[in-house]
Amino acid sequence: MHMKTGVEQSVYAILLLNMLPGKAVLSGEAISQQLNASPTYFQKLLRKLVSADLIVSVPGVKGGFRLKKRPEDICVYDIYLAIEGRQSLYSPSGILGDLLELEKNEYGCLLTDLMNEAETAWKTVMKRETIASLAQKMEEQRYQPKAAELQQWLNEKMLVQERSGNR
Amino acid sequence: MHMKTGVEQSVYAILLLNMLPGKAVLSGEAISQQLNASPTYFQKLLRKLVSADLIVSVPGVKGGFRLKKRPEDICVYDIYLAIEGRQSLYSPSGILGDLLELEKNEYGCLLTDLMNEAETAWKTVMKRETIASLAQKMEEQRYQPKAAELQQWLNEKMLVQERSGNR
DNA sequence: CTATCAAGGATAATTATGATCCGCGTTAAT
DNA sequence: ATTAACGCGGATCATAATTATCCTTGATAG
Repeated sequence: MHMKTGVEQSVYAILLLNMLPGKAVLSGEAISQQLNASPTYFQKLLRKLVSADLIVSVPGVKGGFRLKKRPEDICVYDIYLAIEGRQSLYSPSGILGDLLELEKNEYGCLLTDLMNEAETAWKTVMKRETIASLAQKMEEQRYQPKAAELQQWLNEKMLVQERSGNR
Repeated sequence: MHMKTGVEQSVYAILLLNMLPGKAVLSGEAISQQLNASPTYFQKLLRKLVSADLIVSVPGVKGGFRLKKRPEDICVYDIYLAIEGRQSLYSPSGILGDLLELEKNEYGCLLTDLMNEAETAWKTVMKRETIASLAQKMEEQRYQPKAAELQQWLNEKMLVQERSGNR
């Protein structure tokens, strides 16, 4: 039982996108490269984030991805949900039914309520932190030395449509 | 990301053992049969419960398994821990380090604290419910009709050492 | 002694997850 | 218009986690 690594990767991808100025976008390949992850698979992850309305994609030559919401309106849970989906951590397997030969769905499972509560508690914590607060933490921590370098990289890799003001 | 089915199965196995009188035991095969699960695999699960000191095993001819603790001293979390192990739901993959070229373990990951909190919240809920409280719920719910039948089955399958007072 | 039970290692089958490939539609630049 | 860069999405493969089986050993009641 382990959370998909895609969740963490997605968080960082979104943090990257959050550093983009204005209407600029970043290509899927550039992102996966910076995070050194598999480019093709990362594209799939990004797709899920698009479906979840967290980011938008623009096709075509200077295309890429950009945030759809403000950073304070994206929480870690949103990203978790986008990647992991709605299925819950626990789902009863109907053993109790076998055990006591209940009518179908008469009650289901002794653990369901408890597990749902547990999962809700887990999700609640993940709703507290947002991309905005994470970005702030990133700045606060003495990550400064390389931050400028990262910003430089962004300037090189980002793509801007309409007007050619980059690079 | 899904909890192992073994956790649920183990809970029910322990609920069964909880219905045993005195020093009686139930064989691994009988248990797995009642829960209709794979016998050989179930043996492995039971082994983990033994290692976690939740149940005891007795080898030999009339051997089997029996609770080691009182039902009110076994909580769902104990069983979860026995089966799933100590590894946490989330572990950072070091992406941030790549991103900012940090010294090793200088901070690790922006998400670690949050995720640990979330996991703690999840576990806390699982600590609330015990085998005793689950057993009570089982009785309360209108499961009565088949309960007697189950008890009958137990009487047939349970094994008692020293003195032959069963069957 | 023997039949029955758990212990535990090795290994196979199944499923979930991560990753790749390729053809398609869209769009900026030439 | 043509071309090259990009996201889209389906099919497929690879790797890892989980579930299940097999078989040998050791313990013990009868």
